[in-house]
Amino acid sequence: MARKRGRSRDEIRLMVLDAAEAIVAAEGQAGLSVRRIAAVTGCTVGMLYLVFRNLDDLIQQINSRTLDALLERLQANYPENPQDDPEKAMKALACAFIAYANAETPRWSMFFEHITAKGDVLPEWSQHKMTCMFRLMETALRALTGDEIKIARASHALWAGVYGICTLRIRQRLNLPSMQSPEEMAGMLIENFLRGLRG
Amino acid sequence: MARKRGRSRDEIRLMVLDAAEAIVAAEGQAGLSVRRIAAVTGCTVGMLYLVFRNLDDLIQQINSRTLDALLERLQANYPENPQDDPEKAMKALACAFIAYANAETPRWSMFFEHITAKGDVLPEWSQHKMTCMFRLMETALRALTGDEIKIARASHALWAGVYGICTLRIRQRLNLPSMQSPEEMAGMLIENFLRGLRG
DNA sequence: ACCTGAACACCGTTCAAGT
DNA sequence: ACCTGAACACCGTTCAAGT
Repeated sequence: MARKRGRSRDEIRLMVLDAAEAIVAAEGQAGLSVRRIAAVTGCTVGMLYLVFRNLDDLIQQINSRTLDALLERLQANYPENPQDDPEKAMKALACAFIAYANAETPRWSMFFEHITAKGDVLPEWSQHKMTCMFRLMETALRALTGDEIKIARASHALWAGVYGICTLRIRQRLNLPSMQSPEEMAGMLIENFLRGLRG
Repeated sequence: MARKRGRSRDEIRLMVLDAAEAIVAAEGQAGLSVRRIAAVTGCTVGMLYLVFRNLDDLIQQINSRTLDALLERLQANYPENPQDDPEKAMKALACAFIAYANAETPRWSMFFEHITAKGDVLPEWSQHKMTCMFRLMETALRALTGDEIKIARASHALWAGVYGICTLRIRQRLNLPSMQSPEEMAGMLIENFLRGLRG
């Protein structure tokens, strides 16, 4: 067991992740470096490489926690009976998503934009949590049609749409027209898309 | 006039931008560095700082050319009479957008993801070119309604939607369901949204 | 056995010194 | 007047040397 002032390797891992998240929250991903983490936590750089494979691994572990937090927010804002009003359920998810992006912009961006060394495939745990999010949408959409393919495609298209609104807004690549807030824009996208889907 | 083997400052500027674009195309934004550009072009680092304010400025100038190329592609795929079939026109733009993102992924990503030092506001020339792109969409959408606010909002929502599909696909954050291609997914988003918009 | 931190190969940016 | 490139303050990662 690696130790430092009596701490187990896993205790160090959690302490480092907390410190790293604080740096990201304060200065964005650009401010995050192993040397800065070492300075802030009192670890040596060597110790960090004993606990994490490399900086990429450390970031992926932060991203795992980010995804947990995001999923929790979505679940907390999910209506009791989503099938009673699928449009309302989808809008609630979109608003929770946008609220999280606004509240935790740097870590939200890091999750979506971090490019893992090679292949760029999300780790398995991440894929699983994403599936949980899509399940929330799909449950609501099942009130509209029994066609599972249509449901899967609709949930993915709307997810991508709301993400696009969010990220372009945060990166200032989208002049919101006519004083429209991202929530209103996402709401309009959902309304019209679902109206079109119903026929 | 700054000179290097008889070249004017502006000739150096163009040579450097070409070399930098080649590096980005081959290795992505991560492979781009002042020192590497200096090595490839035979410039000194000092010379680069005489021609460009800093690396950020250099990247913004590449992004300007990227936006030109993207706009050209969109215009080239724009139908003669967009108002005859606005859905077809919007799908053509979406497909051209996706095709460019696939063909020139690194510089396409660099344009959308580069965070400028402070404020993160797009330069004026960039804003203008974006306006041209939105104009293409808005011209087509005017066949559906006379409400200019509705048109502006629809074009922005669909632009964000198609961008979201593109970027999540490239970053592997979106498992395309049921063998759906990004073009099909964008097409489906447009179809349903416009059907919903018509009433 | 476990941990350290100097060493290596990079980075963006500046500005004293040269021509 | 114009250009150079060493110097500065950083980076991620490794591994010989210490305890």
